[in-house]
Amino acid sequence: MVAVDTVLFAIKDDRLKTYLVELRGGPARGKWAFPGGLVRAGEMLDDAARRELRASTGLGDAYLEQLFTFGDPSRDPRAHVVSVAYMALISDPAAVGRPSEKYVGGEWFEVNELPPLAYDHAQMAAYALKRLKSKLEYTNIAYALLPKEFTFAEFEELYALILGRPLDRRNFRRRVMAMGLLRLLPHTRRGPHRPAALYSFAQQSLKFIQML
Amino acid sequence: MVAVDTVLFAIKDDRLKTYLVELRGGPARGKWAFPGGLVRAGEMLDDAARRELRASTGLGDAYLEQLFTFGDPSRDPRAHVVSVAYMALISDPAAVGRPSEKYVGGEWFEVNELPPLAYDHAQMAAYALKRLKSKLEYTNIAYALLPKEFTFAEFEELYALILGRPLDRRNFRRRVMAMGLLRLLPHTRRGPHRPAALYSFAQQSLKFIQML
DNA sequence: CCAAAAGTGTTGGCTCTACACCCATGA
DNA sequence: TCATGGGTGTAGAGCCAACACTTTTGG
Repeated sequence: MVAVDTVLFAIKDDRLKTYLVELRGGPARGKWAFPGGLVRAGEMLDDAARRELRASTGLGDAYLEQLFTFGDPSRDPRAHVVSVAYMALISDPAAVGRPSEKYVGGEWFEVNELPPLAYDHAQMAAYALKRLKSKLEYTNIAYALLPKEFTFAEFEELYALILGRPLDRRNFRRRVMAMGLLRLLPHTRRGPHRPAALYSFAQQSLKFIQML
Repeated sequence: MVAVDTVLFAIKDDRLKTYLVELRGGPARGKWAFPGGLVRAGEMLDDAARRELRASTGLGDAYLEQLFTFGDPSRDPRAHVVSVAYMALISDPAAVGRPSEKYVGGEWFEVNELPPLAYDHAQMAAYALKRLKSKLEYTNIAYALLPKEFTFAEFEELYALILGRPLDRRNFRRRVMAMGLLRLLPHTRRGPHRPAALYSFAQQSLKFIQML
């Protein structure tokens, strides 16, 4: 049997968070896990991941990427289930609704403060986070975590947050701008301070670029 | 059903080659494919890959790494088989013996001159090659493709060969030496020219290091 | 002594990092 | 006018790429 499990990331309350569901039944009942389920006969893996993500969160689309396949026969005591792990990214965590009846509920957790996870999902979490960090450094993947318009400060904070270290504002801006990664929008965001220029990504699809 | 397929690489005749087997039966009968087969009930994925590699080549051990999982239901017209692709690396292609009766035979092919491949194995080949190239740049993975002792020229040629571009000898040597990646051995290799110093890898396990 | 491959340093350009103050607005 | 975050330039250090000749051996 083949299953898919999806590690969903989003920025929420200035933290990198991931979405977990509480299992209603099975051997890991009551534990938290990444949303997932069995692949149907004749179904593409990516389609299965999207279907399960929709069932668990209501999300119609998200950036989706296959991570790794976990096949330890003891990972689920009931049967030998091979699980293909995916990573998903969204820009708006508020778009996530209540999960289907299959689960007790769903909740966002800070990636460094996860509760005990079912099966081998702790390994998946670690793998997904590693992948996200490294892809930030050599692709424009950040587009999937930011809204259509954002300030440069928001863009930079995303990097600082996920990489876990501060960046030099001037150096970072110079580099990013030289790459032509962002497009300056004609309007600004106002607030009780100097208005911030708004940007959007020049490319809304994955591009390999040396960011750092 | 879950299968594993392994893309085996080695340096042979100063070329990067991969090992293919000719299928004896099935819908792709007579075509070439990477060695593989179904995962058994209760078997770990890595173990299945090693078992199938042994059956196809006689190899007892090799560097082995999971690549990607291919799940298109139409990839095998007989049934919906999900295949976990692996990459394997060995230093001595002569150690590969005749494959089991399951296959007509096996042969080494230059990676840029592969025959038409069964199923979606052409995709696997492309993916494996990409992974190998990029891992050469940020790990010491070359240790798995070189014998215990080698000259610096052989080490450098490996890089030039796989990356498809020449390297500056002096700059490359300076960088590699500064990293402490190699250990100088006390003996040399003699020939109709100045004797070459022999080296071995300081670490015989995968390390992440910025090579280029 | 010739062929063949091994081994070795320097310099200029470029890139990267470190660093602190002024600006525009709303209240 | 004050508080808040937004936005900008330079200089020194370190790194990287480009480049060609001498060495050691076997035949």
